[in-house]
Amino acid sequence: MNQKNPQPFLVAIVGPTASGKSALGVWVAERFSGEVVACDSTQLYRGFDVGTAKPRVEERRGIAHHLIDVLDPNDGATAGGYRDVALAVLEDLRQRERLPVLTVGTGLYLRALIEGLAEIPQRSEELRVRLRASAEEQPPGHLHNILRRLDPEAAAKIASADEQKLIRAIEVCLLARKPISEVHRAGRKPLEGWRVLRIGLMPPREELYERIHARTASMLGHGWMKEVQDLLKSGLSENAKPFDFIGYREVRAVLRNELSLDQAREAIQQATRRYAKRQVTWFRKEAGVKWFLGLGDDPELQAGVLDFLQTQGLEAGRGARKRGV
RNA sequence: GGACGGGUGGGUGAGUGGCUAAAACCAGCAGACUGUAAAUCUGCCGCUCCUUGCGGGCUACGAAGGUUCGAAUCCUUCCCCGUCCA
Repeated sequence: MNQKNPQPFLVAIVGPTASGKSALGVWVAERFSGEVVACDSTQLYRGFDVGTAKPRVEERRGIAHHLIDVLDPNDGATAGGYRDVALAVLEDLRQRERLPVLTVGTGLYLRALIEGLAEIPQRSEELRVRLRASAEEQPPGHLHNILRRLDPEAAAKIASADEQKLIRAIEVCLLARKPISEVHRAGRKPLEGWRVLRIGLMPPREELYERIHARTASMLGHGWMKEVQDLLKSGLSENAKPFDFIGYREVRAVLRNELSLDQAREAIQQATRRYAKRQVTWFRKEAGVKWFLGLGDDPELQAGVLDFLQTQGLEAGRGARKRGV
């Protein structure tokens, strides 16, 4: 990259679920010769459409969408795996001079992509099984004790009740044969070759919650139940990872008559609200985000986004093509 | 009209003389998180004051009185709600 050939832009839209990221993503892509790249751990899976709020064909308005429906429900998504496929997509868009517009629901995945991950061992199921088993036999705090021995620094940062994180930390220490804190200190490999513009959607809490409630009701009324029914009928294991996503458990309970539709709806709305709050917490500390305090489908907000992108140097109608001018 | 049961903090709901500003859960708020992340985990949560201390003051368990060193907890009356009997 030199002055005559500046780095292409990449737009990342972050925000809580139901804040209108998909709508804004398509809108931006339409104006800057872009393509949408989903950054969402759930939309990766094929077959789980309604409950994960994948943009429907008519909502995509002819804009290409990437990293949706790329995993089999029996596969397991990981931050590192996402990074790998996303890098390939970005390279493709660079070649074709299209503006990547990331719609980001999963903050960890965005960070993995932009800031990179440490050179770190992948998960080992065998090791995890063993650790989990020993944790059950031993008194509480056992895993924490193990980690404290392997890496006191990491142990100090993880609550002793947080089994999931403790297991990962221990796993890394054992496989890497050195403390995970040391592995982390060795650094990440950040994304290079792109000018990243971050746009954040932060609707007033009340408005967001209303959206969540309405969307949940609408999903339940528009095929979510049938989707789950069909997935189960297709022979997919009930243990497939995507069935753990918000709402799928409740929908299955309704199908088994263990829960009324009303109860399910309320439970799903509640879980979604909590999820949105966690996303907000994560995104709030994301650096370099230009925040917009509303919903992504609001024309006034969209005009503000357009204005912002243009002042950053993006040219309407040309997008990534700007380079090489 | 009579017989029971019940009225607790934003909600559900424990608590039946001091360890109770009151369990637990929900809601709410805030936060952590480098390979399960729609996951996992943590803190706060009546009001208020400051010298921020396992500190002080005030208010609080339907209402009003009373018993007691001390009451959400016991007594009296009243007001509500539910169920049953008339």
